[in-house]
Amino acid sequence: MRIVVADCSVDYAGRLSAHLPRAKRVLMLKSDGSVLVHSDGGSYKPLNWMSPPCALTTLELEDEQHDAGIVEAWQVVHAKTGDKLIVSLFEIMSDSSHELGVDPGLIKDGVEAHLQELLADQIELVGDGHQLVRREYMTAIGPVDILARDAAGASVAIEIKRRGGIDGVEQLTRYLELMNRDPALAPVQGVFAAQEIKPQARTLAEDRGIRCLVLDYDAMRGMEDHNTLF
Amino acid sequence: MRIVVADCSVDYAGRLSAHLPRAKRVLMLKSDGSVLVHSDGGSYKPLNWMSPPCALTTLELEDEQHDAGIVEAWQVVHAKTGDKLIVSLFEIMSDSSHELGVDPGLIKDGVEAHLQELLADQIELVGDGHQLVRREYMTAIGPVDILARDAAGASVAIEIKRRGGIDGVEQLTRYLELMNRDPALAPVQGVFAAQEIKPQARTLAEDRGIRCLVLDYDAMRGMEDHNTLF
DNA sequence: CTATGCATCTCGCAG
DNA sequence: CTGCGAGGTGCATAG
Repeated sequence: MRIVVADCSVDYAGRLSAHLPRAKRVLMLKSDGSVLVHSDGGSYKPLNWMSPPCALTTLELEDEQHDAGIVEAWQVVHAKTGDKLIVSLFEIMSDSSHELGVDPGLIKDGVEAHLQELLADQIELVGDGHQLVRREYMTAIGPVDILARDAAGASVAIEIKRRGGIDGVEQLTRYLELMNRDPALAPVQGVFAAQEIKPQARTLAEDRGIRCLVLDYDAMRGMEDHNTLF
Repeated sequence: MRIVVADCSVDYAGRLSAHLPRAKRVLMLKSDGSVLVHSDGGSYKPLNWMSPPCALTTLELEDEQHDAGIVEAWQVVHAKTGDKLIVSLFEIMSDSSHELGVDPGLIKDGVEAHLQELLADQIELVGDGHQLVRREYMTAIGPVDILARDAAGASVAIEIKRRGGIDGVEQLTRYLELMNRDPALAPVQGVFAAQEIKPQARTLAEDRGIRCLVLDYDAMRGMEDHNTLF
């Protein structure tokens, strides 16, 4: 990763043509060849950029560029589309490089995890008198999202998905088969809970005696906010 | 603009929860309080970020944070939504600030303008023997994209859109009404040119005697490149 | 001001 | 690999 702070102008020619007049900006040059041109404001979107895969080359300066005060010029060309980004540098305020290594990447305690958390807190949404046994109930083939008990004390295994598809039903089915062999749990009722359940998945689930539950994420979140105020 | 290169971990809580494990990253702190967390790869989207309007505060370190090796911690809170970004810094490799000033901003020669330019250069695409009169032909209610003459010398008004919808047809219709009252121009034939014309728009246009022309942007651009080689 | 549509969108998943 | 939909989308324009 190389970071250059410089007085520069930028031209882009690709899907559209764009030009950035001369000004001080931050240029971020990533090791995959990509370039971001950032100003001191706006959101995360750069003023101009080139996405990978692309290659950066330093251009030979022509006399007139030299006369115009340009001290360095880069050409960044996209490997597939041929889109071109040309950065003309008039003055370099700072130029530094850092070895960052490969990033472990973002862990999204995404919506599914959050849904699980919310439903655990609002387990009565599954049915009156239901009580939480535990989240991530471990079985031999993996964790069931939520294990609960209904008003009569019978086991309820809940699989949570953001978008409920066939494969989610299959997954829950495997858990149910296994859990129903455990005398301490059986009989186990299955509940397939999701923000959105696809018709095919609903059909398959109901055919297997699994109950479908559509979750209203915003309402659940609102409820939570009301309870805890974050 | 402050740029920090540091070994850090990042947590976000807002519409979703997200966590970035400890690693070396580039932190861009803009003067409006916004923060971008970039790794050495990917596209222009940061791994994590906070958009303005927001405010950054340095947190008092608790003992256990200190014991964990954290040397500094920032909290960035969005002014409206309350979304929170927490950056825990374990080691700071580099920390520099630069005064950039206000950016003059991006000048886009957008696709519609480019299409207009290309079609003006390749006016024969409208029909054999057509000749350009002028681009941005001014009328009392605004400029017509292109005014041309057909092989017989009759006026042709061309409205150009990237995606042709109903409103584009309405716009051209207004121009045509006005221009057809001008004896020096009348009769004026209308041409609705776009990369893609929606069925409803096509129906409306043809019902009003306006000719539809689908433009192949890439082919026109290719033609241009072939002529000028950029 | 909010609502709507586009984007050099980016990103991830299903088919 | 390609097409489709969602996004902490961002962004400009119309109403």
